[in-house]
Amino acid sequence: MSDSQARFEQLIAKLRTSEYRLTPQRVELIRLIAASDGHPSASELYNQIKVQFPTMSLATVYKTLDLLKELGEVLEIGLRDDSHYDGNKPYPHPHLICMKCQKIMDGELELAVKNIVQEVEQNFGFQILKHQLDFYGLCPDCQKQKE
Amino acid sequence: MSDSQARFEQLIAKLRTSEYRLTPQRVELIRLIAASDGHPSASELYNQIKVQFPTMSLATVYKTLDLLKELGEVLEIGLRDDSHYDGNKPYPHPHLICMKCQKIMDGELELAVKNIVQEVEQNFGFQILKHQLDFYGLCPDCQKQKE
DNA sequence: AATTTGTAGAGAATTATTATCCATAACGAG
DNA sequence: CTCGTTATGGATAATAATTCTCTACAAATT
Ligand SMILES: [Mn+2]
Ligand SMILES: [Mn+2]
Ligand SMILES: [Zn+2]
Ligand SMILES: [Zn+2]
Repeated sequence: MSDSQARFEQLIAKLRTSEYRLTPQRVELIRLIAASDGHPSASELYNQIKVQFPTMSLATVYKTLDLLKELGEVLEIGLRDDSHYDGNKPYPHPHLICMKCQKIMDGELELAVKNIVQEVEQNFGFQILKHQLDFYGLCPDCQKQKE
Repeated sequence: MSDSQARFEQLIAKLRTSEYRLTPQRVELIRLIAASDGHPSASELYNQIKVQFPTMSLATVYKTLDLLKELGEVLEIGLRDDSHYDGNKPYPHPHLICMKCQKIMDGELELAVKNIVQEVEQNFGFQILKHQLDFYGLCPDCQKQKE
C-alpha cells in the first residue's frame, strides 16, 4: 500500500471517528491532499477537484481545510499572497521556497530546529508554541538553468 | 545623540543622495520609523502620523515604505494578516511573536541562523537568498500574567 | 422511508494592499 | 527668488484572498 493510500485512510478514519460527516467532497479533497507530495494552495486544490466535482465551490475547500487544521491533520503555511497546505507533515517544520519556480520543499532539519528553539527559550525567556521557518532562494533545478 | 536620531539622519541622507524628493510626509514617516523600537504595521504608522499630518493618506504610507524597502533600509515582515516593518535592522533576522499581546521582538541569533542556513545549502543544494524565521509563543511578560 | 442536523454552494462582505488620476509641491536652473 | 519640470500626495477605485451568510439538500441514524 502506498504512503498516500495509507495517509488517505488515516484521514478518513479520523473524520469518521469524529462527529464530522463524510461527504463526497471531503473524501475527494482528502484524497487529493494525501496524494499531493507538494504543498498545494486552496485554489490549486480547487482547480484539481473541479475536474471530478464541477459544482464544488472554493469556499468548501477552505471549510474542509479548516476542519482538517482543527483536527491537527493539516499544516497551514501562511505565506504573504496565499496559504499553502501540508497534509503529510501536519506539524511546524521549515520550508525551502524557490523564488523562481515557486516550488515548496520540506527542510529536514529536526535537530537544528530543536536547537534553535531551545536557544530562543533560554536566551529570551520566550515560550515557543509554534514556528514558521521559510527559506527563500533557488532550488537545485533552477540553479542549473542559470541565466 | 540617540540611536533613533542617528538612524533618522542616516535615512534622510540616503533619500537626499538618491533622486527622491524629501517631502514633509516622508520626513515624518522616517522619523516615526527611526523612533519606533518595535515593528509597526502600515496602519499603525498611519495612525501615528495622522496626529501631525491629518491629511496624510494610507496609500502614501505604503508608497514610502515601498521606497524605503527598495533602498534596502526597511525590512518587511510579511505576516498572514498584514505586514510589519523593521527600519532599524533592514536585513532578514528571526522574530519572536507573542500570541497574546502581539508584540514582535528581535531574535538575536546570528550564529544559529548562519549555521542553519549553511546546513540547508549543504544538505539540499538549495541556494538561500533570504529567509523569514518567525517563532510564535508567549513573551516573558505574558507568561507571568498566567491565566 | 422519515427525521434531524450538518454541510455544500452561491454570492456578498471583509480587509490589506495596489493602481489610477490629477492637482500640487519639491527642487534645480536661471 | 521665480519659474518650470516632474515626482509625489491624496482621493478613490480596483484587486484578491479569505470569510460570512443564508438556504436547499444530503448524510447519518432510526
Ligand atoms: Mn511541508
Ligand atoms: Mn526586527
Ligand atoms: Zn526552482
Ligand atoms: Zn506578550
